[in-house]
Amino acid sequence: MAVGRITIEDVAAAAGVSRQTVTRAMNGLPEISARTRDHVLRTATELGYRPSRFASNLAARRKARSVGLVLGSLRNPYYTELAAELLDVVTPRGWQVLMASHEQGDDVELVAALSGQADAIVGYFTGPEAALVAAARGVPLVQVERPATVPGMHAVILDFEAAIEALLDDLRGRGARRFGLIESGRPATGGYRPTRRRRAYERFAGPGSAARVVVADESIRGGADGLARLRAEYPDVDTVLAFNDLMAMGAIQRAQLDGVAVPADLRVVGVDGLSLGAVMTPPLSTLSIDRRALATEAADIVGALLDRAEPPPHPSVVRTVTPRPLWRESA
Amino acid sequence: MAVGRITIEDVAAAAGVSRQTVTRAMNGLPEISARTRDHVLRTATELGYRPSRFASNLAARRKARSVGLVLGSLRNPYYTELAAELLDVVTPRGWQVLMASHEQGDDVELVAALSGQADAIVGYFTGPEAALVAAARGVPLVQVERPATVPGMHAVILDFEAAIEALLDDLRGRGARRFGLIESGRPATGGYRPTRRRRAYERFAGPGSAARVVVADESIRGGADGLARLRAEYPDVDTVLAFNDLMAMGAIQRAQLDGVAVPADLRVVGVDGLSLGAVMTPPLSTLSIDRRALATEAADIVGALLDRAEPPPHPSVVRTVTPRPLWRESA
DNA sequence: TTGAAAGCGCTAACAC
DNA sequence: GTGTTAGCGCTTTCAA
Repeated sequence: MAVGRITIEDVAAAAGVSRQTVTRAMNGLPEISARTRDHVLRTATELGYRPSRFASNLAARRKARSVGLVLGSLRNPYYTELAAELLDVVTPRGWQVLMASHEQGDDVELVAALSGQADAIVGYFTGPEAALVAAARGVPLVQVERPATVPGMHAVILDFEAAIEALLDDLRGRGARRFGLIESGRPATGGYRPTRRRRAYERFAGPGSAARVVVADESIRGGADGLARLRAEYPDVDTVLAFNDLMAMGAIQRAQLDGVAVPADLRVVGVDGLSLGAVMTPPLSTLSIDRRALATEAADIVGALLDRAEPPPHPSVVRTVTPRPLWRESA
Repeated sequence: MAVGRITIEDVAAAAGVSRQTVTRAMNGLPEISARTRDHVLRTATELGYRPSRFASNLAARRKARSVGLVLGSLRNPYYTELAAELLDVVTPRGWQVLMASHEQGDDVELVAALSGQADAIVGYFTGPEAALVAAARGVPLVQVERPATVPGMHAVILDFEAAIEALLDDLRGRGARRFGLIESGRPATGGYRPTRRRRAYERFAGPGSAARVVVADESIRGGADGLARLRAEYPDVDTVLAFNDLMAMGAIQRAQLDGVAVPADLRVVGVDGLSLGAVMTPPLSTLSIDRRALATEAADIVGALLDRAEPPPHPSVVRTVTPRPLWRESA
């Protein structure tokens, strides 16, 4: 019997109608009698017919659209809250979202895989832009946090320079004198490179601050470890900035275990603005990244790129979102 | 000039070669001289050529595969940890994952939208199975938690009957006498229906327990509110089961604010087994759902369905995962 | 190494 | 209401 895939042709033959009639039945089009539609639908399920999404999208006037989203991890609420925002923003436009995370492979591999299924790819990238663009095979890329420097790459920049400068100023106003940083470092990967957040910290946190940095895993546990090491080396630090909220939460926990009161003895500030931080004790002060704005900007860039009439290459589109301090009680 | 889309034909013409040669260049195939490949690639980027994923997947021998994943929310770590596990499991098989959440629309709408882009759809559904299967248009569905009762629907059941019975027994062994439940209810939706977890609780929690139930929002805040109401109505409850870990965390927080010691004065247990629960104070005891097993079972079902040679309909495939108590310190 | 022809499975426009 | 004819844009034979 049927060896390969069951096509519209098979259904048409079995039902004794034309292909077009099958299409009409499957897609609920009006120009068909209820009787034949039911008949066709029935034989379709009997045969186990499943329309080819590739064929229908190729032939149809309006094609399905989808955006790839590349995140650092689905186990960090920052990324998943960003995904939630992006879903909120693009679903009304009828776009689908394809997920990928760095836990599954490096940038370039992920982009190569997504480029076959997505019309645009948004996300966090760390690899060289030229390689990413090449892997994208013409699919536009929008990278978060880093500026775009090659054609085909666009960006939503997170301005941590300005944000961290402002944050440190505010902290000084609250009595902070000696800052320390718990920085993120991928342990196994080997090739550690200072993050943009670290560079901004070192630039604005005052004399000696560049030394008061420990590198830890990007997790609650990592933050706890980081704080222990930081305090062991620099007991007189009075204010700790953590790379992200998860690490800050770990740091607070560790401080409390060690009998250090937060914020009385030690101020702790995270980065991200997770809603989770509000329900900790004490509630976490943080440099909040407006994820809704981020998602909206990214979607706008993608929308503009996809709807553009003229053929590419388009000049890189760049938007900026500036994180803002969100004062709760840990600093 | 070029009004519509730029096709392989345009590139071929501009480069002065045949379509086939463009394909060879774009896909890095061997039978082409480095010289012509570079030339073709260059003109492709000049023209801004982007291969149609629908056309290439239609023509190519091996087609891209993707799984749709329908979750309750991307703002609840349970769902995002499940997504992370599914990504871990399916990426090695070369599948992509399309995300959708109930926050974006009802079941049937989501399935209808995904069915145009996915080869199978896995997830949490609440709508009528027949409507879901119809909306899927032949795309196989795997539902989590609920058993499958119609052809085209498959399932990974979470056996809360057995799990909650065992949990309550263990709790009695730990001294629990009067149970209360903080149940999940979608507030705005109106149509509240008892969850499977509630029904299992009512069946096994002993006389009077069916009354000691409050319905709250599926969030930390909801759990806090729920606990306040439960204690107001039933001050003598000594053990609270929450619908999920997030709600349990809120309940613990609220209890502590009210001067109730956990677990000394009140035992609190959640459901899910979030890793986050381990870093709370006290660490959260919970009925843990093995998300990796869940993801693996779902992927296996999908894999079996997609690779099956015979034409459908296939009988419903059903697997079961039984949650297990994870004792930490809150109960 | 390159090109020409023949589909992949479907929808759109038009006939009937 | 229903069938017929053309494509959609690409990859795959197979010849040259």
